[in-house]
Amino acid sequence: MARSPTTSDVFNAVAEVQRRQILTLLAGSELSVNDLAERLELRQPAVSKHLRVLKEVELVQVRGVGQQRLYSLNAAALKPINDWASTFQSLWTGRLDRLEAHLAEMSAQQQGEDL
Amino acid sequence: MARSPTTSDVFNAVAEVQRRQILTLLAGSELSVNDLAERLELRQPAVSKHLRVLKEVELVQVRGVGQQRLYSLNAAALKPINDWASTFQSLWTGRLDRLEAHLAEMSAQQQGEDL
DNA sequence: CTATTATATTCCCATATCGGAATATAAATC
DNA sequence: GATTTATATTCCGATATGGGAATATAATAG
Repeated sequence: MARSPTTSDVFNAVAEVQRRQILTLLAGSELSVNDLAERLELRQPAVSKHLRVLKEVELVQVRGVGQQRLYSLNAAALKPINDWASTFQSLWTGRLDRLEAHLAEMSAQQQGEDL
Repeated sequence: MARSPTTSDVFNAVAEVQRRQILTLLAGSELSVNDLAERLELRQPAVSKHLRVLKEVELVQVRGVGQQRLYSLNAAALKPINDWASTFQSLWTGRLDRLEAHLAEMSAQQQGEDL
């Protein structure tokens, strides 16, 4: 099996730096492909391709305004990432919750064991 | 330029489903490669490779216990993802904060413009 | 030293990428 | 309709993947 397509889910879509950058830019305002290309210092086709990926996973939407196509962010599509990462939040903040036990065990084990 | 290596950053490392799964499993307790292979229904070498990636981006740590190597989660390495995703949080929750203005502009524009 | 067990590495292949160049399509303007 | 402007698509190449099979390495037990 090969690497999962970038369009397979939001995690894959967002793995690419430029695409994350695009989302950040779109958080400020809706922009056209050329707007984005200029700010990212990429050629227009490259940006079009990134936008295609982002659109397929519903991270962006387009609306046509005359000759232009204005892309805007659909931040809600990022929720799965936030949700997933939040799952682990207690593990790096002070609150250890259910992990407390596990960590306690580990350090106890380490002391009891050899080293 | 080709796709970024999975080891280039946490976002790329976490793009792969099996690797996310591994992190989830390790959140429960430290596990050996074979433990993981069994639960993921993957062959041991496949899991070893995933762990290598996760280790390179510091998402996991190993400690040798005799013949075994026990992998554990380093949740702190996920913080960048959480931080990044959180940036957009206001856009999908009720609180619009600084984006309020932007959205207001947009809808105003849409009404004022043609459609 | 020779199993045996646990893990890592190498080799392979099908697949997909990202970007640039060139080209096609779309929409507005003359 | 021809031209200009904005965008999308196609073709290409270098690169990397993820998994299996086979093999190498590590560590413990006999």
